[in-house]
Amino acid sequence: MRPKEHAKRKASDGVVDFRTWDRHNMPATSPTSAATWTNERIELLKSHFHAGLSCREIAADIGVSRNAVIGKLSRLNLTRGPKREERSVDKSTARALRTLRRLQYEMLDAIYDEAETPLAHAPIDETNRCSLLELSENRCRWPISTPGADDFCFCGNASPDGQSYCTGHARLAYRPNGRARLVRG
DNA sequence: CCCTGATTCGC
DNA sequence: GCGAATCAGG
Repeated sequence: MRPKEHAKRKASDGVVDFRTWDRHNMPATSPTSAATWTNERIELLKSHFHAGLSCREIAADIGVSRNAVIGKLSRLNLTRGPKREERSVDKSTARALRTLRRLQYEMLDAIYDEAETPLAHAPIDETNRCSLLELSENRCRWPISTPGADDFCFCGNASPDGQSYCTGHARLAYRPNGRARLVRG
């Protein structure tokens, strides 16, 4: 992905390519207060990045342009290079993994939106984790980590009445989408 | 055409 | 350091 090394022109040079100007560079927020990278925004950026959100999604949530996100990630030496567990799988599987991670993240994010002390309301015991083969009717099937990862396992806590999840994870699982959807522009 | 992330370089 | 312009590619 190496851009050619010639013909770099800026709008200030009087040369603007109106063919591509630019649906990807939606203006950020109010131009009033110089929207710079505060610590909070950087933390949001990192969080969303590690959650597998796309740069556009991150940008929409933070309120900056997509290029701003990409530029900042680049400066932070954060990249979306092939992850170890995704390197050798086919594309559709890799895509499914990304989707799963994003969904898990959105569930947690929804919890954070509603509860000030999320973990206190949904105590999750980590001591009963088990493998796929160890699952049973009364064991929580909430996936831990990423499928295919070395440490992938299931919650394994007691789940009442043979339900799929323990009480804590049921709260995560059966929550309607509480996150504002992105608006395409 | 839509989109994605990556890079360059004027500011 | 920031990010618009532009790239390569799905």
